[in-house]
Amino acid sequence: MRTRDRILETALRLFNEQGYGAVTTAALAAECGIAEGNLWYHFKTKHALLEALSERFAAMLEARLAMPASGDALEDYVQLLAVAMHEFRSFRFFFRDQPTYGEHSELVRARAPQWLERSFDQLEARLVALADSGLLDWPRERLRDLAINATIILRYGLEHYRELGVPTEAGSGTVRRTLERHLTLFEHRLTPAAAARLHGALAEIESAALAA
Amino acid sequence: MRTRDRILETALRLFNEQGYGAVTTAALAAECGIAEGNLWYHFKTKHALLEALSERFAAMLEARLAMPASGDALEDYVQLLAVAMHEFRSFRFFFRDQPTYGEHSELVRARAPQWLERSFDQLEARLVALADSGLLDWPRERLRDLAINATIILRYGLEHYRELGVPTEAGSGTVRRTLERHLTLFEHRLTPAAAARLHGALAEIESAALAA
DNA sequence: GCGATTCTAGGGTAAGAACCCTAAATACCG
DNA sequence: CGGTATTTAGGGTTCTTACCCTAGAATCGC
Repeated sequence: MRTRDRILETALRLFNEQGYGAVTTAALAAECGIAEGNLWYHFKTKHALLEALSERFAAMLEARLAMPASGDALEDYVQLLAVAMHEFRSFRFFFRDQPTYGEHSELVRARAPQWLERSFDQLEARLVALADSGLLDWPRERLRDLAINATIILRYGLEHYRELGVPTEAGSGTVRRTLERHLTLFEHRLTPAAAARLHGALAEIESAALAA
Repeated sequence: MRTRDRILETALRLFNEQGYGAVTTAALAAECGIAEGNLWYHFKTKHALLEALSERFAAMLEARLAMPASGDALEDYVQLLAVAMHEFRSFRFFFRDQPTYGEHSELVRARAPQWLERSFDQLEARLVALADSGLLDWPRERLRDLAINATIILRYGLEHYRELGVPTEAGSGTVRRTLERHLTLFEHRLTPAAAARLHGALAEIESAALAA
């Protein structure tokens, strides 16, 4: 792996764990196992790290929002869960720390609202597909609310479990717990086969998140 | 108002708005309209501010958890909403900024998990009362999940709306929005009169939060 | 009115943090 | 192999921040 990428991966991890402001450039360099001068070779300022991470985040998010539906409602839902959870987890400091940066990442700040609305749209469309396939019994006019509530739970699940004192590091099962938590919103309205499939998918999603 | 209290109220507001780490003691003093030396007269360190706020938070939270139910299921629910939302809003930086303090507020950290579990218990009991009164049609075995999901939405609603780019300062209607958001979880299973009462209570709750 | 408490103004310190600089060593790639 | 790119080590600067210190003024409360 190129050093520049290693720096970004490590910065992302530390920012998520400790918050942007609490991660010193000296600590980041040490965590990467490089001299601090090397960090400055690759990035002009600490903020440049943030900007680079913003671009990665934006690319990932846009890719997720552009994901086509295959037509298999259940598998499409599972795939969306996998991708969205990976993203929410991977870049959670962006939203949590927003008041902290001083100078905000303008890229993220400007687009967060529309990204979120499009996330609702996307999840709603997947839920509509489930309902239209007869896998989910839910009135059409309430699917939007379900999509929004599910998004909130998925988005904030990790924070929720941190608050609950449950370990949240990779491999701790928190992604799976978050997914299960969101399923409680509607699993009783799924067909038994669909519910079983979704539950079965949770371990796969967590494993995939670990491997990524 | 005594200066010490003014300092704490102002610190709380700024910490909520900007994050603990981003609020300098110089800015805090200026916002209070006092000389910085006066701040140090009242508080030995910045962290002492955090500890003092922790104690207030804990007292408020314990009082909320100890709230007796009057027996009127609907009014008890409304009252709990009012108190809990006020608390979630008033002390939101405590949870959001937890990775940022460096030295955590041990008081909050040690107790957050049990506070949260007891919050679930409390909300569940209120929902049970609604169901037992025939105001809410919801299977008993799923009321716990409803309580947890509602708590997450109430807890993180303000962050959610901030992410959505909706103004969140006092008076902006975000408390009301958050309350409405949580109602979408179960309002369709309330009796029409109960639903109307809860919706009607939202403006009251927001007004009360503003007056506080 | 007086002693105690609170507040001010203005100067200061130490530590930490982001980032700079430079020369030399090391690694990479065609 | 040689030129280029990357990395190191070690020294440094500037700015910011939390907090200190002091003497005197202002306020408070009995």
